[in-house]
This record gives sequence, structure tokens and C-alpha cells, in this order.
Amino acid sequence: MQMKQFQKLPNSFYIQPNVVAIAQDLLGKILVTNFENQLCAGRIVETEAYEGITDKASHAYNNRRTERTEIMFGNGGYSYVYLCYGMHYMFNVVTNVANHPHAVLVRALEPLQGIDYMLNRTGKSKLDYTLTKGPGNVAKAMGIQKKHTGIYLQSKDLFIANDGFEISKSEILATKRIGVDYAQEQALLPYRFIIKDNLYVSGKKSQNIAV
DNA sequence: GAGTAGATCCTCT
DNA sequence: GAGGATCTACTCA
Repeated sequence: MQMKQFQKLPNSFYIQPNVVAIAQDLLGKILVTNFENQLCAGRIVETEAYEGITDKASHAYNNRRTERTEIMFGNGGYSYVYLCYGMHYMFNVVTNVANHPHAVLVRALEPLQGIDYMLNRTGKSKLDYTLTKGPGNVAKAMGIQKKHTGIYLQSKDLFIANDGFEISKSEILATKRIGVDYAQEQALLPYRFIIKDNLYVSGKKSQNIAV
């Protein structure tokens, strides 16, 4: 595939106060990693917003500031990567300004470049829609690990770009979030955004209904 | 197609 | 020492 000219999203994109709007805007953008000279890129097709200290599903809920969550309390435009269930890495984008620990979780991608590297990392032999479906698979395929937390998203190894791809509002579905049932009523908030009918969107069919 | 169990380790209490 | 922003494979229908 021809290398397209990717335009990095400016830092001003990340420091906006409305994390839900950012989560929607990230749909259709390109996540690029270039670790160890292995260039990989995928179009973001699913995101989730985590609204800081008032959001029970967020690690930063109730101003819970620890070594792990410290990065979320800084300025937006940085990566936040952590291990979940002992085996899955989650890639988040920190948004808003310092002391507003908002984050957007990237849950699914549509692979564009470096598919051979992704297959190699995930131990798969051929491309199918499970390659980058679900946040654990996204990080695995893109080579993102815990050591990549706190990376400035204007660096050359890890960034999000715009290639001019536009999606209309009618193609975006808002649904409730996944895997955060412990957050009680806030698990029902429509903070998950997906591109309608995209094969790479995670979850079951019934979870992809607009709310 | 739908539901369930198991893997596995970092982080916080 | 317990539990978690998950995924997969397996079972049963």
C-alpha cells in the first residue's frame, strides 16, 4: 500500500474540555505506531470516553490520584497505557488540561498499514476482523505496551493523524460502555462511539444499538 | 447464537 | 490478597 501523507492531530485537539466530543471526533482518524521501525496504522472505528473524577468507570474517579493514574492528571495529548485482567494492554488518549483527568479509550481499529507486523505480533496467519477488534487486540497488534504510557502524541513513534477521511454524523452510533458494569448507573451512559456497521467494532450485535 | 469459564499479573487496599 | 475499562474457546441449544 502507498504511504499516505498523515497529518498529525495538533495538541490543541486533545486539550479540549469536552471529552465526549473528542471521542466522537477520533472516529475515522488514524492511529500510527512506529516502534522498532515497524510502521503500523489503523483507522479508529470505536472509542470510549472516560470523564475523569465524576465518572465511576474511570481510574481517576473521585480524584483517585496514584502513580498509575498520574499521567491522566497532566495535560492532554499523552498516551495512557495499562494492563487489564493480567493480559490485555489498553491504549488511552489523555485529554483536557492538567487536573482534569479525562481519557478516551481506543477500542477498535481498521488495519491500514503494517498488517504483516500486526499478524506477527498477534500470532495470526491471515487478516480478519478479529485482528484489531477490542482494546486488548488493538494494543497487541500495534505493539503498544505498558512502557509506552506517557508518550507525547506529537512524537514520531506514536501519534494520531488525519488523512482527510470524513465520516458523517449519521454513521456514528453512541452506545453504553462495555465491561464497566461495576460503575452502576454510569455504565449506562452513552459514552461509547462506534462507526455504524463496521466489521472491526467490538462487542456483540446487541451491544451496538444506539442509545 | 448465547452463555460461561478460564487465563494471568499489575495495582491498590 | 483481591479484583479488574478483556478475549477466546468451549458448551449447549
